[in-house]
Amino acid sequence: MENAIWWIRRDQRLDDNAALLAAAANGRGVIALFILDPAFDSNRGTPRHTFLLAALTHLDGALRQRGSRLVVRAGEPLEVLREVLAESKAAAIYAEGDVSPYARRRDEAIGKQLPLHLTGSAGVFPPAAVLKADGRPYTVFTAYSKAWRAVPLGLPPGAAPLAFLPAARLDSLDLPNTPSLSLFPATEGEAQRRLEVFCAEKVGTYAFQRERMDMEGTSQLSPYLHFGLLSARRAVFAARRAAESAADGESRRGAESWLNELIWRDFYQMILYHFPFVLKTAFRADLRQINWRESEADQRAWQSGLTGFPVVDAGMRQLAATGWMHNRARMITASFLVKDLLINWQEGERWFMQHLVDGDAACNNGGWQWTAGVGTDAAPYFRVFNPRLQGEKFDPQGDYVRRWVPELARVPGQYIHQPELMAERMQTELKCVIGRDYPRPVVDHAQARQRALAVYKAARQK
DNA sequence: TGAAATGTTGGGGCG
DNA sequence: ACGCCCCAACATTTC
Repeated sequence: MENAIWWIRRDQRLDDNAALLAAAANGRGVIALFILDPAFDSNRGTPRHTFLLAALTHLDGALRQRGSRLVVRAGEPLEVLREVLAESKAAAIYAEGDVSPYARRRDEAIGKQLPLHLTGSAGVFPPAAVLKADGRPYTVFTAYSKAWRAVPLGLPPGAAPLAFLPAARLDSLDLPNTPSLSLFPATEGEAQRRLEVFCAEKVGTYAFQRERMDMEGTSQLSPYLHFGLLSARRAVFAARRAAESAADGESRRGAESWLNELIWRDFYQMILYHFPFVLKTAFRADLRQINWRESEADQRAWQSGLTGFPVVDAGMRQLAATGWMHNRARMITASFLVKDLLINWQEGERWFMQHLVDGDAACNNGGWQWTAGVGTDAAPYFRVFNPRLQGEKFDPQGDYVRRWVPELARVPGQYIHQPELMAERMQTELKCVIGRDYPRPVVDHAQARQRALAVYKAARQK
């Protein structure tokens, strides 16, 4: 009987996995392989790396229950694959397609020398599946999403019979014992459980509650989707089912807006595939020469959550503490770095990639370019978030701020988004003296806004 | 997936 | 009772 290698990259699941099914087709025995590529060594110690190791450990456990195991090797993927092919007598390698420039170069090089078959994608549809009538890629989200929704999803995923090879005779590295991040247990079962709970309890109010930083209205599925512990297709089937069975307009709106978020993932994967240069520079050529400020002090204040703007600081500290940040807070903190501090969006992009457990090159880049107003279908450059107003709208009582900025815990709601306006006496009484216990705002927002508008305007006129 | 500036309207105070 | 003014509330325009 023939064997095949299932080369696991970002599809760390047994459920609804096109590459795994392709490997197992025709009764082939499957060798599950993960390669620790030295190209990603710089990720070590990040929440993403921790999540990855925990997920692999769990996947190994799941395979052991089937009498097999996960084979883990470190090294150049081409060399490792060559070795494992020889040792296992496998005839072919199956893997999920990946849109990142590095992965495409790697896979193309390997495909020239080894029988590598790419199938499926980390998104619902691969990047060339939804194109304009003239064959070119969409660059406007609404048009893309309309076309996306018209593409048939295929059959809902079902349980598939899988035969894994007892892989004990293949050498494998022992994974370091890595406990899961407390908020994100890295197991496939946890991903499924979250999906069920979200669809049963949260999706109906998602349209409204996902905006609220003080509530847990989001799906909290992002790391599971990023590493493929949850199939994006399965999530979309769940969203469609929730929309169809919605009891009222509001819950239908909730399911629809969640589906929209899932489509954004595909959109940015598609954008990165067709415009790989976005990882290096702005999508919009007319906004590549912005006269950014360079201020190490301001950048560090932003990174450490010490800007003196409560929602901004809350978001940045939530990120540092948990590896995750509420989506609304991502937009607010990003807008603040780019517009208020006028620091290059690429600095923020890098920081988020280092700290987010769900950090995804395509989505993260898309989000930052959107905020900076330099990307596809981006927010217009003159759209500047006012951190105080955003706080008042999406954290009305200030609970999110108090949770992540403990020195503001005693500040009353009236001042929670502008604590510097408290009378000195009140500051003393609350033991929250501005400039001592909590920083003074690093910029005047109104002035910073004017400065950003002027600098962007100048860049456009060049 | 904004916010500020500017314009318009209409109710009510007041001479 | 009338006209004038003020300004809050809302709408529109502008960045």
